[in-house]
Amino acid sequence: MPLKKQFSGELKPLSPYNFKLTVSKPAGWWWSTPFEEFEENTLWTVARFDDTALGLKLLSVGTLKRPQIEFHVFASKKIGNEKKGQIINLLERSLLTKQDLSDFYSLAEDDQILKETAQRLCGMHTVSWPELFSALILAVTLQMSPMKRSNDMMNSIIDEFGQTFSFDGKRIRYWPSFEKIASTPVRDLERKANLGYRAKFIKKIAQSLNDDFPTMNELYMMEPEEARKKLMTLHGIGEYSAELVMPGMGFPLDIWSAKIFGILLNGEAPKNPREDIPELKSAAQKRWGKWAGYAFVYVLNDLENISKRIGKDLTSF
DNA sequence: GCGTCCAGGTCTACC
DNA sequence: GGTAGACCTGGACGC
Repeated sequence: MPLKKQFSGELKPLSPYNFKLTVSKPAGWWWSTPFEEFEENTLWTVARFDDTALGLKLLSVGTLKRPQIEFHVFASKKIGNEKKGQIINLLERSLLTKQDLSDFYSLAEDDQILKETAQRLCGMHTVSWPELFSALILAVTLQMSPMKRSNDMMNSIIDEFGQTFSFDGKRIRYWPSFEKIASTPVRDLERKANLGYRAKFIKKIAQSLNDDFPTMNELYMMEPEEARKKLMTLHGIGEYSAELVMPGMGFPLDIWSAKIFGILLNGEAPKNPREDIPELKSAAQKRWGKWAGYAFVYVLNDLENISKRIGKDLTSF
């Protein structure tokens, strides 16, 4: 579907802010869709606001200490002034431009695990997914599955049920809406996207969002604990998935990351990682407090360097 | 080639 | 409230 330019503007994030590290993380995670494109200092992507798909061209035109982001918004129909303001809020929330990281960097200065990593990735902000449903699909497809299959499932969902949007000379594939999946038979999700038992989860989540559930923006306005509990009322969303999806990211330990944090916090990989998750989360909370989510994202995006520093390979789990 | 195990969890039934 | 067992699928591994 072709999208036309509707409006442009600029954001001035709090310093330090590294646009590239924030939207295109070293570990490979995307900002909004796995098919977005990043070149030089520019991101072409798609996000959805209400029922409107938005093509987004985001350019970093500033520096780490004087950050500035130029944005161009593309859509299939005219956008009113009120909605423009809401879209700018969506960008500020998802890019975390108003988040002051000075307390995190002060904490990291005296923390042996974070010290070098925080310096190396200075200005990287954590994850705040633009759209709730796509983040929930990611969380569900990561459950009980090797990464290859998770990626295959996500790609199939986008191929079979999503849409492609054209703007600014780019063609970007994007996630289906929850309305679309709510009206798709479970059998189609199972067969076309190879989702297995997760098909029922995704269908039920889509139905819940279709009925009455807070938007990502509304979750962002809640206290983190309230947002986490609300997410866990969705069928198929447990503690891990809720913490992966919640605005600003919780501390979503799974088998893989439990092995890594087991080594970093206790000196050795846990023998039973799944059983040790509660204890590791508690240790992380005690050590990093409200910045545990940032510690999580910084560590997992710097595994190669941390491995060299501690003399243990954290990249092979 | 075949059987078993297990993976970037969650739900349900049962105690 | 605590906890086995089931759940799709497919790659890795042992035999």
